[in-house]
Amino acid sequence: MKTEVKKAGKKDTETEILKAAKKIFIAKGYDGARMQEIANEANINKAMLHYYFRSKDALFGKIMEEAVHIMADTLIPSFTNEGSVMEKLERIVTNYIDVVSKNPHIPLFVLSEMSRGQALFQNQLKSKMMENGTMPAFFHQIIEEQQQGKLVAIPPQHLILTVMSLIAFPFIAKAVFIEMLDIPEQSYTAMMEERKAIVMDILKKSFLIN
Amino acid sequence: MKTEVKKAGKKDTETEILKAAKKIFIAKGYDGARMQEIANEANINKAMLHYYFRSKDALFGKIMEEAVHIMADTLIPSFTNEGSVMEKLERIVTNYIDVVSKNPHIPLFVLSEMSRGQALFQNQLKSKMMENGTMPAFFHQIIEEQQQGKLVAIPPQHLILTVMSLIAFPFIAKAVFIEMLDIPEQSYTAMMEERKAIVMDILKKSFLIN
DNA sequence: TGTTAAATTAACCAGTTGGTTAATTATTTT
DNA sequence: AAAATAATTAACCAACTGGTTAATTTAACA
Repeated sequence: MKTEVKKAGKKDTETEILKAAKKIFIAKGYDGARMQEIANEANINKAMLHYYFRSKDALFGKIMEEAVHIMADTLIPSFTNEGSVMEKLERIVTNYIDVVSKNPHIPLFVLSEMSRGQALFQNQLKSKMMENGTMPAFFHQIIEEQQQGKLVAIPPQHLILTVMSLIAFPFIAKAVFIEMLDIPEQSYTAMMEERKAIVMDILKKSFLIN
Repeated sequence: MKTEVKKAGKKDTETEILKAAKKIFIAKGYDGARMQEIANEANINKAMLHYYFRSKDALFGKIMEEAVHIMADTLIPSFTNEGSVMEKLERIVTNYIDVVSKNPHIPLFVLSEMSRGQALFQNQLKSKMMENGTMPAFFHQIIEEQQQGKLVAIPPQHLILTVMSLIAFPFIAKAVFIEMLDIPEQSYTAMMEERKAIVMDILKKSFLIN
């Protein structure tokens, strides 16, 4: 039973298209991206894009799906694995900064395209984070530790929002920030690495009791 | 000397166009916005857009300029007025959240359009923040207070980045966040108001010595 | 009031865009 | 090797886009 012996170029072309589409869509957004430009980037005929992925919408959907996938699959294990709230936060901060450092354009891409548009992808992300009751369980754990006097009594959604702010925003504002403060690209990367410790320091000082 | 006695509809039409353009550009971005849609929104003929503002680029430039203007003019006085670093931060946090609460789409709009593109607007923002040496002076004040043992010794750019993260991100991620956590629009507005105190609490616990 | 200038419009235009099609080439299958 | 199927392409197309133009309406002015 040969399940994956595709015809010659097939898998290769498909992968090449996705690679090109990812680059162009993330750089220019859905509206700014041109099917012809994606085809050029992938060194194929424009008709192939439709042959493999029916429409611009469908192709974009695939890219968005992947981006959400990368984010969700990085964060969810950090939430679900054992440990105290602060231990989980430490894993979230570390993993998120690591993954996003390799895909620095994803956060702004996901947020701007999601805010613009179709509830489709929003629901996708939502179900990813809610499935298995990941988030509700984490909320519950926060409240529990607050009642045990381990954590400062702050609404859980504010805590989550704070953590996300501290780790995501630096990547979202990167372009503007390095321009405004004349920071060279390279040293910004270093800043992101330093950021792990700084963020954890902030979180502990702000939310940990003792 | 009558400087501003324009012919009848003039000022009105111009204002109406800017209002419509602001709405459409912010909702759909430069690439997603259509001149025809802006004209419809303003209840005028499409040719009027070009009559008053030459081109889509020029019209967009005006909107972007205004957005940057709103942000800069809110923040700069907070930096330049007298007071300690923490007092200045308190004004920044309060003013920023107040202004952006009235224009909740501006941060994501500015960041995504700036990241996408022309260094034009980046330089605009940069010069706004750098003129009169606003930022350098604030950096200097931070370092001074750190040497006096009043503030934790953290690189000033990390401190700024942290403050901006805490106040800007909640608006940038609003759409995704309220969808993911099923928070009603209204209570998110309330959250932003609570946020002023929460952010100040975080900043003081994290950066203030004593 | 009649002349001049500004404001507004409908119709138009050339270039672009996502998408299709019919024909050609490459690859399996028998 | 021939038939069948899949991959690939060039040419094409209708809809749309930003922008223009020539004509008309409205307002200012002397």
